[in-house]
Amino acid sequence: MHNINIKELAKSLNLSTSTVSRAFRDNSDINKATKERILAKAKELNYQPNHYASNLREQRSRTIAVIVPELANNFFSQAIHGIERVAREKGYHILIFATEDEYEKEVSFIRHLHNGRADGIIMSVSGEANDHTYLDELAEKRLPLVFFDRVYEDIITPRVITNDYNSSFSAAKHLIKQGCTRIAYLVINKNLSIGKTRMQGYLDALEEFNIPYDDKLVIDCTNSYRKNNTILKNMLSKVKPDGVFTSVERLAFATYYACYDLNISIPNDLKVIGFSSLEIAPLLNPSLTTITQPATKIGIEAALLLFKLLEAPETVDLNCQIVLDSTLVKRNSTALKS
Amino acid sequence: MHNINIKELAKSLNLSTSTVSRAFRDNSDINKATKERILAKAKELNYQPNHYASNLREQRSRTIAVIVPELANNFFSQAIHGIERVAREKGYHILIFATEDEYEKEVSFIRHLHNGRADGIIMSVSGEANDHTYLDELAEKRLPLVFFDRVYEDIITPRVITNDYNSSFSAAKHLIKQGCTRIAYLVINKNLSIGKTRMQGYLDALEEFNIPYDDKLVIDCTNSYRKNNTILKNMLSKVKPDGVFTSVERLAFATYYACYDLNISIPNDLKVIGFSSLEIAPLLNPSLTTITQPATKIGIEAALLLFKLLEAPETVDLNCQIVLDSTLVKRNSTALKS
DNA sequence: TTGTACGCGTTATCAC
DNA sequence: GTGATAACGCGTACAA
Repeated sequence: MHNINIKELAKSLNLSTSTVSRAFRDNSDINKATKERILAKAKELNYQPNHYASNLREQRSRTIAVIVPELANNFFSQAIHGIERVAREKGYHILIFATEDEYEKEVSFIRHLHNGRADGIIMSVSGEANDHTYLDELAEKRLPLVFFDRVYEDIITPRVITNDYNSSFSAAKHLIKQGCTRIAYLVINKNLSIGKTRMQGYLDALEEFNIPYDDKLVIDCTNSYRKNNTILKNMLSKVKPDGVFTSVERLAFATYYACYDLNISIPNDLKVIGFSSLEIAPLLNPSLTTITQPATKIGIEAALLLFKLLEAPETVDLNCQIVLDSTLVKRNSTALKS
Repeated sequence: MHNINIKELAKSLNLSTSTVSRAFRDNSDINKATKERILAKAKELNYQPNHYASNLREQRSRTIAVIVPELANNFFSQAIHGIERVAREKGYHILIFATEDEYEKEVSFIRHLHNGRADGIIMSVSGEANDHTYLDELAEKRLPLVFFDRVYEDIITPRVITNDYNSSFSAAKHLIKQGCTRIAYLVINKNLSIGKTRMQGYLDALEEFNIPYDDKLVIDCTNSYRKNNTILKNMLSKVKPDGVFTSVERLAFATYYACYDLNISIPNDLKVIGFSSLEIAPLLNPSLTTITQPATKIGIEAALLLFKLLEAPETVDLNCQIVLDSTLVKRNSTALKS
């Protein structure tokens, strides 16, 4: 593909390349008439300044990298949507990376981004990471980074999160109020900060209502549908909980499937509540009580924060965190009678 | 952010930049020992060749642009997932653009991409486009383009689609076999090729079973949840269909909501079938009978096709189309008795 | 207001 | 096998 470049455009106008270049920047002194003449011709010839040359020259890419654990997930696709909107308004592009919850990929993406490909990173961390020091390289090189939702506690950088502790306290409390006393807590990775925080809310709610904690009710699940199905069926038949609180959307679905298989009636035999960004939660059988995070808003806030970091780093406290509220929507999966 | 460049790396090794550069390409003559020495040092200093300089020099970006109507949509996020996987294996990045079904954005994205930002485009077209000639500019400039799922019939370029005609014929047939005689067909944009093809399957199925066509049963919906709700409630109460066939996932959901509001029982009063990539269709109330497109596979195939176009354009027939099969999964929303 | 000349970081070509 | 150098397309300091 041969695209017209600034030289050819200049030649066709009998101008120098610098004059043409100036027509595309706002700050430069240039005769209004010539500028218009240039822009007109540019449009005619469909000239677009080469991004790579500009980036090289200006030492920035006007691109932000978005790293998420997975794409086929309501929360992340909504968040990306929010990020994309802000980025587009700012004239930035977004580059998408999916770690598929693999730590190695996360590290490799981050390292790779040292090549100037992006001006900043918005990331929700993978579930399996243990050693986060590789991120400190970022700090040294000062490539702006904003976390959202899933964060590493030990890395100091701005973050946008929801009040997971409060939300899960409310969720557990709601189950208790609906009469549950044996509430299972389903988590995918206990060590991930988000798993820990959400679990603490659950624990504290139990304590507040004097419900004894039983560690057999805390179930560590996986990312595999098949394994989860086995784990859950096993748990449901042996531990016999009367409520299930899932820290991740996927586990609520898994619970439904397991209950279907075992002929356990929700909410009569078992009440279910879960973190979820599913827009059609009301259409489930039974409709699912959810703690819904403002996913799009989270994306928007994360992007705004990153741009602040890019445009005026001195105004941003690296310790800052934006905390948004999730919403507890009560539906039939936790109703008293179906 | 200051990243180390090839010059500094060369200097720290007492080598020339050309030698260092050679260490990173496979084809060049270079002493094995020096190569290793260079790579070791590069790793130590965390050197990454600057993408923009390489791109400028090599006149390609190793990036593909993905343009979709929307991101918060199961079909598209799964497809993007597939594209991302292939791209990553090839060492490419993907740039995401969401048109939000606005024709202007689509045009602007495409024009923008003339600046060398991407080596190729994978696109599912927006719903509102009328004039596609702007795409011919692409043809002239030979920026490789692959369509998937939603295509423009009048633009000649490779495409990956599903057999929409057959699928919707089967879907309509299934409804008929289940006893429906007044089947509504819900579409978002009748003029879009995908809307037309799917509708033809519906029409032909009606004809085959001698069911008269009633144009009051073909409902043009919108992208707005609120408007659709009004349109559908109105339709359901006035036209009183006994079956609904939705050409788009979202309209199946809208139908469910409308039925809930009007106390219409699915499937007793009304049977529903729809195109949908929802993984939890079995969990809906009632579980939704779907025509499910192999979304991830479509993405993978589209990406493979684009890479073929990039790597060996002469081997690709621009008229080629890959047709994948969708699956009709019968569930309770079309059952005889609930 | 416009033009000239240089450099951004890389790689390919040509010497040695 | 390695080094010097030009060029990719653009933006800006400086000169005119």
